[in-house]
Amino acid sequence: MKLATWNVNSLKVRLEQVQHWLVDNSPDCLCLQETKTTNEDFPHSVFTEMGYNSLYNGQKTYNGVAILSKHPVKDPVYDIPGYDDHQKRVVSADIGGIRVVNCYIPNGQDLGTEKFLYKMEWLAALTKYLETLHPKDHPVIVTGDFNIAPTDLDLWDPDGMRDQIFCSKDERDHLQRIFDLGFSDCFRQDNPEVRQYSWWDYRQGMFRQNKGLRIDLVLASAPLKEVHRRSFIDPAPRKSERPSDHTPVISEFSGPLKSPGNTTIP
DNA sequence: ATGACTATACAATATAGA
Repeated sequence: MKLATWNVNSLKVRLEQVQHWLVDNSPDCLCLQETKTTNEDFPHSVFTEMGYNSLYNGQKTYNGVAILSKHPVKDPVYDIPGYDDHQKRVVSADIGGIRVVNCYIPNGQDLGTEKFLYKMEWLAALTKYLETLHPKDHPVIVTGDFNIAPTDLDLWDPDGMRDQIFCSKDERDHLQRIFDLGFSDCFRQDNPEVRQYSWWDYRQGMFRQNKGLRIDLVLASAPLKEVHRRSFIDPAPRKSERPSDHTPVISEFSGPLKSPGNTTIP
């Protein structure tokens, strides 16, 4: 199971890039964020023709998430159950025996703002929902654009950004609560020391200078730890013409799962 | 420098992103 996450910052603008990336990389599952597309306008037939099922939860102008999968998509869930949110930020489903939760976590703007409070409330609701999935003994992947850099190794300028948005204590405390449920950060588990980013600001030639943040994550629950093979970031799409400001993050899993049902990951 | 880019909605600017 090769799973990837990519904030495309408008699926309409990036559709051809997504198609090329699927052909070149052949992931089993691609989780998209910021599709900025209504369900009515979602280009599902483009993906069907490429052999991908799609599941989408979108809206006009902002937000929007989708899961593309070569394998059957079972038991879809839209949004965070029990949490009243008009912004379309979550879609999840069972894929090959793994519950995949695709998230676009709120940006938060700046500490102390209304948007930051929304981010905090939203993360609390997500964590509460993830707990109901029993990640300590069920295979669960929670992935997407977290808008949180887990540690200072994930920031190009830790001193300049100290205690600011994307790396504040409050945000990292929320991430820690998710880790406490039994999730781990796949990229960091596989690459303990490396400084690599998944997002670079469009302005000031930040990508050229490699001044970025690692805020796009794949978190795998405890039963997936032993079948996690490798994780990496593909900077290629960020180099293309008219790129998204984010680039894909990929995690690979294989082998038999001890629970539930002793299934083997496709 | 409340800037710099980019996308969207909408028609000259405004909101949002990270």
